[in-house]
Amino acid sequence: MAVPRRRTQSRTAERIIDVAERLVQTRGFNNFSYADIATELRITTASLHYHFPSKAELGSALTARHAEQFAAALGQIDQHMAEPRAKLEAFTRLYEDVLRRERMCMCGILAAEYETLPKPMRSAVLRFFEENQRWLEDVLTQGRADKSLSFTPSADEIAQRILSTLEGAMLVARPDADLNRFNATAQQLLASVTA
Amino acid sequence: MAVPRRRTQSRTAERIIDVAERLVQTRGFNNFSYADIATELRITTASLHYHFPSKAELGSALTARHAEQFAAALGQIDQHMAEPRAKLEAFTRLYEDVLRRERMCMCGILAAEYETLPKPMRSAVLRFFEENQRWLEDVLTQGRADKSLSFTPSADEIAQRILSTLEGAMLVARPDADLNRFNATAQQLLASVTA
DNA sequence: GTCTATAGGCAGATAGAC
DNA sequence: GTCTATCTGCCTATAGAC
Repeated sequence: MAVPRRRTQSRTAERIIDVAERLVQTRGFNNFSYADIATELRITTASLHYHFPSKAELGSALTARHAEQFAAALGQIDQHMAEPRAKLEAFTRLYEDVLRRERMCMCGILAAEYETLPKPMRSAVLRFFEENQRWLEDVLTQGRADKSLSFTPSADEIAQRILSTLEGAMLVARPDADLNRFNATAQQLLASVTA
Repeated sequence: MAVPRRRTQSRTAERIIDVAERLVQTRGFNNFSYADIATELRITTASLHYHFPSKAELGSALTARHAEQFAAALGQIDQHMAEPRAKLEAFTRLYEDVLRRERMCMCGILAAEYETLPKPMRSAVLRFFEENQRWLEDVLTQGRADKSLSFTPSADEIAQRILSTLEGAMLVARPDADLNRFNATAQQLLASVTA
């Protein structure tokens, strides 16, 4: 079934965000220009400014849409999977898919340039990590309760480690887009909490 | 005893690299300018160009010195510690110390902006990861041999995971310079390979 | 919504005096 | 080695016509 597209943004605005998103995830927020996007979409930078008056506003739109989509992806996992172990596997696959497209996690790359970001984008980065953390904690707690998962430190600490490992594995593996190395690490992660 | 300073670079050049290093580790290579360094050292950008004709060359000098110092730090560990477990602990402390100074691992942040870097800096980033990997592999292999460490996947895969986790933990923890969270993750790492 | 034209700033970099 | 002065290019952003 066709998913009705959200109409908050115009179609052009969406395409701008699409391109900006790819550029952020490959080069970082400060390392692409309105000209880069304009060229690719065959419009002018003046038109870009009509849709997003400033680059900071484009950045905010970017992180806002990303947060929405990521929350939806987590929702899909919760909806279609019952077992904690399967949920964790699906979670790592979300990250793997980013690397497969030769990108870095958007908030991971934004975390690297955190100091240089406009305030609203900083908040968005922190919220992303917190949301990951919360979701992982829930899954881990559920798995510990039904005895499908087993771990010694707190769910909170394990969640922090899982998130860190996935972010770091992407960061290190992306230069040569080494999916195998990434997956080997992700597998260890799952094994480390499986009962 | 006083360590005789390497005389490859002039004292001014060293100070330039000191400032540049801090700026790279906090803002990223593309997010500071010659003007930033010049202001801080109370010299002009023209003087900077005398020492480092281009920013790419400054970047290369930066990564070269960093590689030297990091290799020396690993050498110190090898020299002063015998037990693999103690070596791993000292290794994680190297990373912790970077975060304590509210910085990100230099090559971690450079990995984030990898696509935008001049070729020599790219190579330096890859070499840094490889050297970390090699050193960790040696320690792990040694620990497996003397039965002080225990792990199921290959030493190679464990080394990759350790490196990834530390890089990711720094990336995620730096926005609020949360040393405790970083250390909690590092402890899990050590526990996961301790016999 | 998209365009042309342009402002204003900052970037990396160079020439040449001292 | 450090300076003043300057160049060139790119960047974000705006005015105003269509």
